[in-house]
Parts: sequence; C-alpha cells; structure tokens
Amino acid sequence: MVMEIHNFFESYLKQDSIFLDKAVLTSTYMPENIIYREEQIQEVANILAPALRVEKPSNVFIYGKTGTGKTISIKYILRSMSVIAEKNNIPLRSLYINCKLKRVADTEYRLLARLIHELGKEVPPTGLPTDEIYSTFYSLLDSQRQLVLLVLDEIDQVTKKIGDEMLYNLTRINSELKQSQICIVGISNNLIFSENLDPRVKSSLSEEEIIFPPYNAIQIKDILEKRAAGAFHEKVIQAGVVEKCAAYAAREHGDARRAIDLLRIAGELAERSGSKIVDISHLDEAEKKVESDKILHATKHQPKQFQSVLYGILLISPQRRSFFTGEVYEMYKKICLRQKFNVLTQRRISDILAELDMLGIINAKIISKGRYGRTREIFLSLDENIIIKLKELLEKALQIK
DNA sequence: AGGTATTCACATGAAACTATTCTCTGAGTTAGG
DNA sequence: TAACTCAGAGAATAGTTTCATGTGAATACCTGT
Repeated sequence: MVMEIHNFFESYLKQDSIFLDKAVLTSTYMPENIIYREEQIQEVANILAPALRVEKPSNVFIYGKTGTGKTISIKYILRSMSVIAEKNNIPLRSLYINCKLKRVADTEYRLLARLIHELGKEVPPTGLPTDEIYSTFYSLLDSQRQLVLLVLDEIDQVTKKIGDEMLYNLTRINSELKQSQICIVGISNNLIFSENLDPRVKSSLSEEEIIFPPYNAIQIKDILEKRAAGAFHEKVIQAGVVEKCAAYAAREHGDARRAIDLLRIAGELAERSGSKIVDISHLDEAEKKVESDKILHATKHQPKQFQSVLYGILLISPQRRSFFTGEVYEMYKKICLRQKFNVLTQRRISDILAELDMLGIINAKIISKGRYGRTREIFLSLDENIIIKLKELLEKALQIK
C-alpha cells in the first residue's frame, strides 16, 4: 500500500505536466501589462499621481461588474507607484483591503483591525471597544508624515452589512490627522451602489468616478490567449477551446475572471485524466464542475437550520415544478421535529430562502396569488447530478437516516 | 357588466434579544525571599 | 512582594425572535343598467 502511493508520486513527478506555469491562471497573477484597460489605468493614474508629491489626491470611486479588471488594474497602479516611491524616498503607503472576505474584513471592527495589521501592528480579534481600535488606527497613521492610499475593494459589501457610518468616519479622518493624509479608493461591483449612500459620504468619497465597462467576446478571447500562452505548453490547447471559453464568459456580462478560472479547471481536469491536450470536452466538463462546486461549497459551510431548509426543498422538488414559502416551511418543520432541531420562525425561513436565491441555488420570484396571498414562487433549477450530490452532502451534515 | 373594497399569505424592515467568543481588570492565591 | 490564577465586566458578532408595516391581484360585494 505504502509502496503503491510511493510509486504514484514518483510517476506523478516524472510525467510532464501540460501546464507550463499554472499560476498564470490564478487571480493573484499579475500580467506584464493589462490589455484593453489602458485608458482606465491612465485615468486613475492621473488622479492618484499627486500622491507622489505627498499631496492628497481626490478620493476615487471605481465601478464595474465582476471580472472587468478593476482589482488587477488598481493593484498594478499601486505596485508601480510604490516602486517609484521607494526609489525616491517618498513617504507613500498603500493599503489594499478586500472587504468581502468573510471573517477578515466584513465588519467595522475587523476592517480596522485588518488595516492596523497592514500597518504592522496586531490587535486582538475581539473584546475591545471600537473607539479604541479607532484611536490605535489614528495614532498609527499619524505616527509619521506620510500619505496613505487606502483601497477598499468590494466596498458595497461593507455598507450592506454595517451601514455607511464607518465610511463617513473614514472620510473625516483627514481632519483629525496632523501629519498624514489619507486618500480613499473605493471599488464596487454594484453600479448603483452610491445612490443609497448618505449624501455627505457620497460627495466626499466619490470626488472622481471611473467606470470599467465589461469586456466583449473578442477582448476576452485576446486576454485568454495571452494567459493561455503563458500557462500551458505549446499545442496543448486545441483549436476552438479559447473561443468557446470566451463566448461563454461574454454571455455572462463579460467576466474575464470566470473565463480564466474555467480554462484553468479545464486544464486540471485534462491533466488528471492523463490527457496531453485540452479540448472542448474538458471545457464542458469544467463548466459543470465549476457550477456544482460553487453550490456544494456554499452549502457546506452554512448552519444546520439553513441546510435543513435546503433539504426540505430537495424533498419537495421531485414532485413539483414550483412551490411556495409556506410549503417549504411545513416540510422544514417536519424535518426539524424528526431531527430534534429547534424550529425557527417563518420570518427567518423567509430570509434563508432569500439567501438561497442569492446563491443561485433556488430561483425565487415574488408573485401575488391575489386573494390567496403573496409569496415566493420557488423553482429548483439544478442539474440532476448536483441534486444527488447535494442530497448526499446534506444527509451527512444533518445525520439523516 | 363594471367598479371598488377586502383579504390572503406572505414579504420586508427595524429593533431587540441570546449565546458565544474574546479582552481586560482586579481580587485572591501562591511561592519565594 | 512579585507572579500567577481566575472570576466577572464589557464588547463584538452571528443568528435569531418580536413587532410592525407593506403589498399585488383574485375575489367579494356593490352599483346601476
């Protein structure tokens, strides 16, 4: 047994990979130059350039859907700015925070804690009053003369959870600081994000706005080709694969990241099956895998109650094409009783259903049945394979049967 | 027939509560001098 | 007397409950012909 594993690793090592450098297809990879985004990068650079003279640039807001190159562009700019700053001894500091990361920066406290961490000081994960965290942050910022570029990626996620009060505080930091200056760059996926923001915050935060339009199919194809050339050995990718991949992503509002992910997974699947090439069939398989992984992963880390609701839906769905909140709630109650979980209120279930809808696991529409009330009409539009896997997962998690 | 008023079955929002996790503080305890 | 322990106070957070209010259109109920 041990020997077998040993042999497996030996031969795994010997077999040459179809990948030249897989890292090229990951989201952390930084290309030499970013194509089709030159205009936007120049614009942002124009706005932020005063930072190099230690003058406070205008706050910037960047909009654009997922996979339109926002994050990578801003990182690219930050990187080259800090290179220059270092060379010329400019006290410039850039902080990049992704606000969406669960349990890292998705609350006011944690976001600040994260910022402090980036500034090189540790702070306990909980237990302290928020004001204290604020003052630590202030004093840390003000400890020396410097200009801080604060990039908040997916900023809409924070506001959704904790309101815009903290953004207001951030915009006011400058007046409190004696030595330093801070410039905020907000990045948002949501195009109408700033509309339901406190007007004061809105005006001071979005002094400048830049929009990243989606890529079209041709652009995605070019991007993919460039990446593929770096990632795979020559002649691995079969004709038409890149094209199809691009077409698929273009259909989904020009999301380049998805296209790149898809290509990477297709490559991994091909490699795992021992193939020397990547063809369309691998791509199709990858597409399915991405979808099912997304859903399985999302459900796996949810609380029991959430899983119970989903299990209830799975039990109802084979018989019915669509069903309503009340029915799901009844089924859910039965499950809880049987498994001796405590039963949550319908109010909560309503929220859980909304979350399931957000995750794309169910498809819910709010309809009015006139005299017979108003409710969600729920469809479960998952592939048969995924349903089976999902059911297995849930039964295990909930210890059913 | 045509118009309007009701009414159902939830949706949606806000606030408040609960359990858990964590820090900090200071009293009490211990061990060594 | 310094070092250690440990309970209790105070905070933040996720998940939930409670209370309140909103809502779209199929029906019930009128009205006048």
